[in-house]
Amino acid sequence: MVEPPMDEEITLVDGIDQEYLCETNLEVSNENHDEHGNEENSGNNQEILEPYNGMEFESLEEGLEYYTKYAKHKGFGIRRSRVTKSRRTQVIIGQEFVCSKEGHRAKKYVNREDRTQVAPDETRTGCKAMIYVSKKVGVDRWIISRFTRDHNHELATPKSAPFLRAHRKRTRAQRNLIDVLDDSGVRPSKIMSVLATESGGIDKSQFAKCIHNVLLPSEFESEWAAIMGKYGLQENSWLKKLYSIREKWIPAYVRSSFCAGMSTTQRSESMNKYFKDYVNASTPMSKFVIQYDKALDARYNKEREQNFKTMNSKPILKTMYPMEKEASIVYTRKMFRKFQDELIHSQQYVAGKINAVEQVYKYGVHEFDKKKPEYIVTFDVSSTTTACKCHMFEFVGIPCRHQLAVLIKKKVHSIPDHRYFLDRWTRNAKQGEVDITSDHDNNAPTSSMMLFNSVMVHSLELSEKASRSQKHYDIAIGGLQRLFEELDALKIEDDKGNSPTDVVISKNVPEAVLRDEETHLLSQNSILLDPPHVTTKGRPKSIRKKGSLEQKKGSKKCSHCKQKGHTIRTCRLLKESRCGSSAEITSDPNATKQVSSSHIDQDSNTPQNLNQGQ
DNA sequence: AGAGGTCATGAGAGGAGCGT
DNA sequence: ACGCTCCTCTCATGACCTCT
Repeated sequence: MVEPPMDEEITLVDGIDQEYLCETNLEVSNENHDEHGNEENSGNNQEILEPYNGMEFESLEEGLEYYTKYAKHKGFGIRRSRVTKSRRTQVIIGQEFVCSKEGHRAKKYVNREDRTQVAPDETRTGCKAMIYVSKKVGVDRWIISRFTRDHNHELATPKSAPFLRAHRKRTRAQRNLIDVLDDSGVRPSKIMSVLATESGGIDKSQFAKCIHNVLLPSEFESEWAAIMGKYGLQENSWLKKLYSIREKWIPAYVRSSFCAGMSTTQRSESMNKYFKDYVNASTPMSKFVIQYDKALDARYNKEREQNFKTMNSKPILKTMYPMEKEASIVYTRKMFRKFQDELIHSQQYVAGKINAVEQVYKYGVHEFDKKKPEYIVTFDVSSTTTACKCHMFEFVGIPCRHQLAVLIKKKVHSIPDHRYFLDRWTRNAKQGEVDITSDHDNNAPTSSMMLFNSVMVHSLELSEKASRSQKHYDIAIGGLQRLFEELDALKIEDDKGNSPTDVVISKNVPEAVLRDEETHLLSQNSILLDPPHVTTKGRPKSIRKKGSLEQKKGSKKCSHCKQKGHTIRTCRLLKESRCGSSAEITSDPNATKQVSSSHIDQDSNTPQNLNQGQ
C-alpha cells in the first residue's frame, strides 16, 4: 500500500492525517468502544482509510483484502465481480469488487415455476458501490481506477457486520486446525469449542465448576476472581455484567431460595419433554390444540395415579429411625423416596463439633473416608433446628444428608414439630386448593371449536347407544328429529338478531365490532383448513414396510469408493485423492511421504490398503 | 445427540459477446 | 483495449430427513 498522490485531496479521518494512516498500514486505533464499553474485534475498532482513485496495491489480492476490511468496518459485504482479461495474453488486468447487494436476483430465479419452497428473501438491491482495481501500465502494481462510495441501502452496524456472509470466513490457520481436528475424529461441536478457546475463549470445565460446584458465595467470588485473573478477563464488560447480576443466576446465591430443586434450564427442558410426545415441528395448528389437550389430560392422569399410589399403598421402610416413618406418612411418595435416600446417605457422614456459641453448635460434616468437602451445619439446641451451608433444604425443600447426620448425632430421631416437612411436598398439599383437574373436566365449552368438540363427543356416545337395538334406534332418531326442529327454530330467531353467542362475549366490546368479528370467525371456522402441505426437503421417509430380514441394515457404504465401514464424508481415499492432486502439482517430496505414512495408520480394511494389496 | 445423506437454492465467480 | 450486460456453472449453505 502506498501513500496517496500529492495532487489528491488529503482528507482527515477523525482528525488524523491520511498520510499517517498510510504509514500505519491504513489502520489507526481510535480506542473506540461501543456504548457498553465493549471493545470490538480486532479491526472493527480501527478506522480504515477510505478508498480513492489512484490508491495503489502490491497485488489484486491485497486490493481485495483492503476492500474487505473497509467493508467490514463500514458494515457491508463485498464480493468479487467482473474480471477483465487482456484479449491478447488472457492475463487478468482488472477486477471489480462490488457490494454484496449489487445487481438484482436473476429473473430466472424470480420467476421460477418449478419452485417448491418459499422464495428466500431478496438480498440484492442493485447497489452501485464498488471499486475497480486495474493493473498499472508498465509496472507490476495495481490501482483503484474507479470508486463508487454510496450505497442505496442501510449499512450494518460494526457489531453485526460479522454476520455478513463475506465476513464469516475463517483464517487459513483456523481452517488447518479444523482439518487436523476433523482428521483426528473430533466432533464438529467440539471443534467449534476448541476454536473458541483457541481464539481467547476460556476453559469451559473450569468455568462450569466455578458456577455449579461451589456452595458458598464467598467461594464463588474467589474462584471467579481466579479465573478472571488467569485469562486476563477482568476488563471484559460482558463478564463484568454477568458478575454484577450474580445473585440472580449463580447457584451459590440462589440456593437459599426455594426452587423445587430445579434450575431455569431444567424447567424449560421438562416442558420440552412434556410436549415432545404429543407435538412436533410439523404438527398443524388444528392438531396442536387437540394434542395440547391430550398432553394436559395425560399430566392430570399421572397426577391422579401418583395420588392414588400415595393414598393406597405404603412404602417400604429401610431404617429404624422414627423420622422415616413420619416422613412416609406425611410426604407424597416421590418426595418420601428422596427423603429416604438422604436419610440412608446421612449414615456415610461423620459430624465433628467445631465450636459452640451459647446454644448454637457448629458441626463440620464430611464423608467417612474424605476430609473434604466439609459441610458446616449449625444446630440450635433450644429449637432443635439445623441449617446447612449446602442450602438443600432451602432450594429443594427436604432436609439434606448433612443436616440429618447432625440430627442423628444429637439423638433427634423424630422430625421436630414436622418443621422440615414443607406443605408443598405433603400429600395434603392440594387440600383447600381448587381442584384443577375437576375444574378442567367440567369446563363449560365457550369457543365454537370447543362447542363443536363437545357435541361431537356426545353424538358419538349417542350413536353407540342408539345402535344397540331397533327400539334404541327409533327413540334416538325420533329425538333427533325433534331436536333438529328445535334448532332450526332457534336459527330463525338467530337470524332475527338474537345471537346466542352474545351471552358469552364481553360487554365492553362494541356490539358492531363483535358482530363483525363473530361473523368473520364463524365464516373462518367453516372454511378453515390446514395450510397447504409442502413436500419437505431431504430424503423422504420410506413408506415401504421392511421385511424381517432387512430390518437391520448392514454397515454404511461409501458412495465414492464403494467400501463398507465409512461414508463419503469420511472417505480417506477421496480426501487423499484431493490432497494427492495438489501434492503432484507442487511435486513436494514431503507430500508423498505424508500420504504413504498415513497408510500405515489405516485399518486393514480401508480402501488404501486394499488398493495397495492389489 | 450427532453423523451422514438428499435436496433446493442463491451467492459467487468467470466467460462470452458486443458497443465504444 | 476497455467496459458493460448477460449467461452459465460450481459450490456453500441451510433445511430436513434417517440411521446409529
